[in-house]
Amino acid sequence: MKPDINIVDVAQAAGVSIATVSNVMNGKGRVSVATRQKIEKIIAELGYSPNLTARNLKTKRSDLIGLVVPTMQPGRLQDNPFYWDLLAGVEEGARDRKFHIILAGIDESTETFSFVKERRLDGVIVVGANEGSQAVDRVLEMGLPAVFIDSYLADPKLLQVYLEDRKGSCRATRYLIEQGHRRIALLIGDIPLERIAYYGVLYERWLGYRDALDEAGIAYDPKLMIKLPTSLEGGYQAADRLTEMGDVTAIFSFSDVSAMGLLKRLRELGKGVPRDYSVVGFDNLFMSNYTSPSLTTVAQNILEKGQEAVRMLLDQIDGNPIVKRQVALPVELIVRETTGAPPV
Amino acid sequence: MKPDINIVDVAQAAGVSIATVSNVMNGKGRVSVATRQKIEKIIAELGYSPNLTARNLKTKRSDLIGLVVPTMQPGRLQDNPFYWDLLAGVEEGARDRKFHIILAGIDESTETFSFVKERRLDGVIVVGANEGSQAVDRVLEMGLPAVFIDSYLADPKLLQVYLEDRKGSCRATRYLIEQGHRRIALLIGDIPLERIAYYGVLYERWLGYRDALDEAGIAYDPKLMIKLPTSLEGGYQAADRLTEMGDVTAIFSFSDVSAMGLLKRLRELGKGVPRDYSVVGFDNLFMSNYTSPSLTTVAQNILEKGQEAVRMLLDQIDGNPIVKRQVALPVELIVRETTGAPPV
DNA sequence: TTGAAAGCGCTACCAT
DNA sequence: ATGGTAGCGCTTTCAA
Repeated sequence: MKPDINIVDVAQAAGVSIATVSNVMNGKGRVSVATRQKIEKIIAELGYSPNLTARNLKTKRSDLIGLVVPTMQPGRLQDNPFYWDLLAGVEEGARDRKFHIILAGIDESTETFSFVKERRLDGVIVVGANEGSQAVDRVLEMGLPAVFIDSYLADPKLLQVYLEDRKGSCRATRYLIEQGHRRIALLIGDIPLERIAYYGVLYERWLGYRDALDEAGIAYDPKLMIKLPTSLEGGYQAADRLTEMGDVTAIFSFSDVSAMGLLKRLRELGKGVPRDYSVVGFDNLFMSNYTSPSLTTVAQNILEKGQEAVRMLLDQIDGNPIVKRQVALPVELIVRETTGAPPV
Repeated sequence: MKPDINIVDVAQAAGVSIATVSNVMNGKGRVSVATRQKIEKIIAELGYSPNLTARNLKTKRSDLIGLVVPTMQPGRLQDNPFYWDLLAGVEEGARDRKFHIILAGIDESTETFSFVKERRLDGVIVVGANEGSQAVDRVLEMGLPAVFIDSYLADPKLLQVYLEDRKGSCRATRYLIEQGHRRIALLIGDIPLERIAYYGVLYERWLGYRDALDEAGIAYDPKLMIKLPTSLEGGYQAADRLTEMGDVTAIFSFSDVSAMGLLKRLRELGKGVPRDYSVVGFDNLFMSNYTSPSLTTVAQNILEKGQEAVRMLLDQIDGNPIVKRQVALPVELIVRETTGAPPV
């Protein structure tokens, strides 16, 4: 590590005071063109770069934002190619504005978020916190700029980014109905149905499903709800449940990975898709066009979700006026090969 | 944001000097049990947490490590469910030792790595840098603790983590040969074959393939090398090339995602797997067991790769003696359904 | 066992 | 247009 060169070195080399060097770096104060150029030259020659630690101590900002993802356990996230894009979106947005991302995989239950205070983070982006979770409370009580992704928190003051989940779900269900399906199963996740309202994203999608049913005058049947995780394995197991259901001809799964599990098991069971069952997923992962048959799904732009969140956060940090506190990003039904008319 | 409470506040509340508070926090100096307990009580009551920015300015450490991933372009990484696990491994390892991760998606060509100096990172983990790349040079010239993942750099002093790529590749190829295959295509990536030695991972795997051929006394045929990206789309296109090759009965693809693209297109072309072609991938992604047919592949533990890298880095930062500078993690051939005997 | 005080490198205010 | 200097909150000698 070469001997650190600091602002004093630059000032001496340029024959000016450190205040002037500081002014040049920050574009503050009036500095003559001549001195500015001289200093800039010296900075380049010396390969000087300012010590952000010192600067931050003084300015009380860190130009750092925390990306908080619930329990970064292998098991949980492994099933989410999803998060990577989100991360890329956030990172990219932050980089454009000279911010950096600190990654914090947290353990919901034990985490105190002390690092947020200790590192003087300028703000945080929290992914998938549910109403009443520790994470939300903690963040709020620090009164720190924050944006919540996919969280559906009731408090209207909170900045949030989510999808048109309900609309997307309704559209997917409606499409199945239009194809002639009447008995449509739903893979809703490993939760008790009576508490679904506590699981924002799942709840919205469940509501969308019901919207479509209502439109078509089809009765909602709780027996069609499959309470298994929206994971590969969950989807795999769901296929067995599905085939035991008798009159069901279609299934809407709340994630593409679970839909892939479904496809796998249905094939093993000798069931044709869409001949015997139509299948719809949600996410439009990069590989959803490469399954066989390719997956009909509700597409979201995950990268954009990350970008939008960071944009909102940085605006808040910079004290820009906040136009919209809640942003619902658009979704789109992508019809591919896993859907068709029900068997006669 | 509640008014920041600092070490002075604690000292006053406890009726001691800030030096003593500091000692208590850091377990340094001898402090009487009585004062220690009193101070700890006050700290808890006040909800004080030290300002790491100030601490770092003084100690010249940041307890921050940079995770450097080449060009975080959507296009590139979208195809890598891979990276997420790596990240999880690194984050987890860092967290255990009170370090945090700063994520830096960089643009190989333009990046100056100034943030490394500016933020006084204690070290960096670089993923997938090739010999002679900007990234490597830059990192080295700062003389900063660093670990390179999947980089195959010649300099024996560098800390590196990679796989038993050659061995894994050899084993996979050997398995295909044992099944009776003689003409085995290789999907090696979008690179000129004569420069393959510059692409560490690809080179090693290519060598492994040749090892197996040599063992079996089969001549190496450059015409069997398919120079398409190891991505979904690359695999998809490779299937067309494959079917034009005539006497080829198997293909070994250097990533699972590309193998998935292959499976997709082969099915479209009416080719059976493994009836007409045997297919082997590399990575053992979480979904590789859920393709149809399920994918035979060379498994690596990506999470462990991240953990190992961070362990090596932190040891170096802490000045622990370095036992091994290069670590090759084990791989394992997982035989599933995409491989079998060649058609007669 | 405890405290006083000197910085770490920078920004920003106030002088000049 | 430029410079002197007081901190930001902490760690770490050195003295008491």
